[in-house]
Amino acid sequence: MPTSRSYRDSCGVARALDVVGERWALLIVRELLLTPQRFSELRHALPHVSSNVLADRLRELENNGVIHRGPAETEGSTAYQLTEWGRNLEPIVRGLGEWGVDAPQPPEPSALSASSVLIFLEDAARPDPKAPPTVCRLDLGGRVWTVRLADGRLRVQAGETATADASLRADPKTLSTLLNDPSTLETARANGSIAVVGDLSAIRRLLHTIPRNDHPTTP
Amino acid sequence: MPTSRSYRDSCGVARALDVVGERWALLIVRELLLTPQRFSELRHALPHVSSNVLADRLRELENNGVIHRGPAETEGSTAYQLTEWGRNLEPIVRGLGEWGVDAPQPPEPSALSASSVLIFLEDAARPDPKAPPTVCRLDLGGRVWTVRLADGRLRVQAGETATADASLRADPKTLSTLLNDPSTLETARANGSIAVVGDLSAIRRLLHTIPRNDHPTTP
DNA sequence: CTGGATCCGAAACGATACTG
DNA sequence: CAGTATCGTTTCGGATCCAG
Repeated sequence: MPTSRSYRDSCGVARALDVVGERWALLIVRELLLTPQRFSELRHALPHVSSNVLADRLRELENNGVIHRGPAETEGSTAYQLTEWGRNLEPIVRGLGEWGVDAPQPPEPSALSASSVLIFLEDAARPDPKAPPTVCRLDLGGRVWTVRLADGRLRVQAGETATADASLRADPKTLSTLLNDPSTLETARANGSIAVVGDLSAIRRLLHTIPRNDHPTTP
Repeated sequence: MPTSRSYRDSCGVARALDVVGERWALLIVRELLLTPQRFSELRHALPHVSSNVLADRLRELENNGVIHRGPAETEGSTAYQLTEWGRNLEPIVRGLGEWGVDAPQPPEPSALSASSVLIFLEDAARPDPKAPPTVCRLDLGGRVWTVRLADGRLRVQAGETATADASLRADPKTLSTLLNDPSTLETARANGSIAVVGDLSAIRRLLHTIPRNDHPTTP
């Protein structure tokens, strides 16, 4: 049963939190920023949310016009996606993410979804504007993403692309480690925790878009 | 006793919500955006939070480095204020406020603090850049604020100012009504729900910085 | 008065098991 | 796959009480 409590405050901030202030709500929005996702994909991305709470949140967000159910790519099934109003949360969620990286690390074991790493990548990347345009195909935890590096901007899209300079298969945590310390690329490739196909230097350019700050960070 | 649960997610968004995601936390931050406030002022601004939860949140936010206790203006007492890190939440809270005004209105009775109206005013005002610079003194629910209108910007400061074109005393809800419908200014003045001293047209200019959109809104 | 602390019932959450 | 059902635990909300 969805939550019904309210802050009873006319202020816009309070009204926003009446809608997306309940536990897990903004993390669900984060997951849907890059692409629609199905119930089981959300469970996989947010392994610590229990299924009843996830169902409650999705119902609540749908009733409040933040998300809606639509047809999934694979026919016959449905996926949750942001409404136009829900999409307006994007700068807020990204802002929270940038603010939160300065918080103390959470205790292990700690989850990390593909969306989390990719959103961090988009926001933290500072590609050299003079570097050659690069397209990477990422196979991250069972889904395929396209990362485009051009004009001093890094952009992530869900799905395949026709032409990629290189392809990288990894899980989100490993990619996060690589972004923190690109020098581990060779070892990771050697021990099989990642797989690279194509132009290795393209992957290397991708990893080096994150400015180094000496002390490691996690998305 | 402060909350101890965590999302156990390394993502920046989740780490941010581990710190400011508990109930009432971001509304406390909202209250502290314009000026430090004391425990009793926060209780007055957030009448629906119970004192134990407020105390818990303040402790938690202090432990996490979002706020700290400092000497209040009136000596002998202390006030809560944002740390440098906490202040970085400002664009996020303002963004939430702008997003939230499109949400359905909460049920009455609904609170509205001075900070809420003033932050809404700052974010929603679109002053005519060619209008004459104007300084208004606002007496809003027991505290005095200075509103400066110049160069197409509206800025709010806590406290008195030496030279003001006009002075307005009102409570937050009344000011909100006036901002929604400036035509009620005369009636409000007549029935004593507000008091104006000085240049009435300055107040009128202030109220007209909010773009009309036909259907009423509340901060 | 200010700045909380204590107590208690109600609601939300977390974990696990189960079903169409 | 996409959720329900159940149940123990935590947090919240509301009222009251207390020390400085």
